[in-house]
Amino acid sequence: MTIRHETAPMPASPLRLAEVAARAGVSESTVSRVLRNIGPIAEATRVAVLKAAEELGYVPNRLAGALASTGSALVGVVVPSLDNIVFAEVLRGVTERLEEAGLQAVIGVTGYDLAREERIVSALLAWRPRGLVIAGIDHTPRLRDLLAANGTAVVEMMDIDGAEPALDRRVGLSHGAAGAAMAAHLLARGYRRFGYVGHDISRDIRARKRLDGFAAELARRGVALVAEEMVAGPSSVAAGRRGLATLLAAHRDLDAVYFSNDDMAVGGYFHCEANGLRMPDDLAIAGFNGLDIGQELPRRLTTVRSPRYRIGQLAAEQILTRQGAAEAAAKPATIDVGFELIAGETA
Amino acid sequence: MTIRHETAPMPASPLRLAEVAARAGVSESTVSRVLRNIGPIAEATRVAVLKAAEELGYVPNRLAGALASTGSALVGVVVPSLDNIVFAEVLRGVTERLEEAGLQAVIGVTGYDLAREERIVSALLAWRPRGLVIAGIDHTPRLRDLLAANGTAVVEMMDIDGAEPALDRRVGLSHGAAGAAMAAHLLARGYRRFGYVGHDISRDIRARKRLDGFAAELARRGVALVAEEMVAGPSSVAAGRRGLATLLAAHRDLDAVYFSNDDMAVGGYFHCEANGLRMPDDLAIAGFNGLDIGQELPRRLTTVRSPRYRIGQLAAEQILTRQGAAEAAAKPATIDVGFELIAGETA
DNA sequence: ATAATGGATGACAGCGCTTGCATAGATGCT
DNA sequence: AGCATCTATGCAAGCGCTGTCATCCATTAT
Repeated sequence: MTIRHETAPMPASPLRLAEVAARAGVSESTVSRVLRNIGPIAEATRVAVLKAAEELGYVPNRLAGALASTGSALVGVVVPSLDNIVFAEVLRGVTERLEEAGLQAVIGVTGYDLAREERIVSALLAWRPRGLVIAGIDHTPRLRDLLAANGTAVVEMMDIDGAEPALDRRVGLSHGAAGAAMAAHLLARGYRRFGYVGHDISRDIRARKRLDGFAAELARRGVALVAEEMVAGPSSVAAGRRGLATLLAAHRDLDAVYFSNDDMAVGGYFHCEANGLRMPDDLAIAGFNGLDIGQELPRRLTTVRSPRYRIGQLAAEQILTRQGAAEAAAKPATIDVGFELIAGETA
Repeated sequence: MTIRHETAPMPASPLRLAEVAARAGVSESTVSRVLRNIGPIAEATRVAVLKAAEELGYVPNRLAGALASTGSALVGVVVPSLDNIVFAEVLRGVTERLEEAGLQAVIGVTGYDLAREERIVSALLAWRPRGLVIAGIDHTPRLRDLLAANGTAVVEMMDIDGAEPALDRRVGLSHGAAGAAMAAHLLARGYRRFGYVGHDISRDIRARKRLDGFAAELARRGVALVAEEMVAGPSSVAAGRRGLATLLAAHRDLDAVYFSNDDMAVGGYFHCEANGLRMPDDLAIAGFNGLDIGQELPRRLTTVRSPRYRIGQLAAEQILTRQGAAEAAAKPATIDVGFELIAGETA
């Protein structure tokens, strides 16, 4: 039996513009203007209003504000996963840039499921967001229609390879080209018997694009991709380790293995280390993403760095700078941030 | 000069309840009820309304809905960082659980800055969220006041050690106890000359609590913490590696080193590996978090696993189940999810 | 038959803010 | 002094929903 009176729960914030206005002795509109810094305001009034708001601990109701002004300072961000540091970094780029502009991110995680993406985007749209940032460029037709009919600013990020036209704007890199670049690098180093270890590629479309680019480049140079090992489930160090073990059990003669990403490649690295395989002499290892962990291994991982944080920032920026549809049509729709091949010590 | 007519930008979603109502031949209230599944509705009406909404591609305006009904289906989530997989996992737990319940997360990243936390929470409150989930239990006095006066459901997560009373509910573990547990484990293994390598501990309060718990347990057993090396900046594999190198340069006689977390510890691991130090014989290494990467190293890292995903889920759940303030006062305010010491092969 | 019951729906007043328009002093200009 | 200009502020009409209350048929009970 605790007696609560001083700390009694207040009737959930009965604090409105009107209260502040009353206390400052001005009208609601004036308070509204002061708080949003618009229109000419006498200095004395401004001070009085700010003081009243401060003393009352007034927090404006943005729901009402957004409804009244159409435009919600909310930006929907849709990523496929948060198991992996990759999207967390993208998210960081997005939120930081948005915060500078006073906007906030509402997030949705699809689990690489396009049907779920559709539902999530729809739910996000219900907040009438200023814009939408979505990882990936592959969507269900229904989602495309929804977005097209809706007119919301949308930025597709991470990826720029695709036959489908951009929904609106894109910020990313060509995963096909990244795969091809790695193939070219490995070929230049003299490797000829290639293997691949990946995770569930039917869901991770960008990983597939890298593999396709990789294989295509090999083919172009008349070299075959000898073997592929796909591990079920999401990418992880453990999966990469197991995958390489399986792959090598069936194909002892490989001289280089490309992994779907760095997590997987680090797993491969550990497998080699644990089994006395020297890299790159006994086996070359390459990944994708350029994660820190790969670069801190005793032997730096050969990989391709994707500018994730920057992609997030740029994506947010696209939302911020997007004005009318007219201007949108004028600007280039796609920003290719490129990538950087890191020639490490494992390949 | 592009002529756009077919694809002309629509007047941003002029689609309201009224349009759907008109098309279905019923009133707005009926549409509202059908869409929210409340009240008795004739089956024929339901079908007609759903059909009209579907055909029109109607997406309800939740801003308006929330404003009218007070209760916004938005939950603010505040984390200190997204550099690290740890909070990404927490976030995943939160968003997944919220999504099941039809709620959405608006996120804020503080960068371990309490002043910024205050601003972010204030901005989040402006959306009149159903609840707030905040990592950490240390806040500015002003933030405490704001939240207390506001009556919003809030869950502090990750940490449960602290003199300050809980804002509302807590879900986490005792970092002090985790540090102490590791000290006990290492002492039991016979180590006696301890070192510590940490990152910017003035900001990462939980890392400090672990260190304090660790040092206290050593002291209780009459053992000293010989040396501490603090690396500036956030935790990272690189920082851990550098930190250990520095520490050992000054103190060659240590037999065990405790790291502020697993990222740092993995860096230490690589340092040992690169310098021919055998673990645990030449040097024992221990971390905190129980990250996958640590468990996939050739020698499994000795660490303490924190149930991050579960913390996120539970935190979301607290928001979902929280009813009135009365009931809130009745339930236990703190959930201790505990932790698990993983006796790996490095200590 | 007629009243009572309940299922199905519509009307309408807000929710808390923004914003165009009106108003009222205070200045400036001729 | 008289009128145009500003600057500073208030008024009031919504923004697109929700929720209460009233209404209107069908049924069923009497």
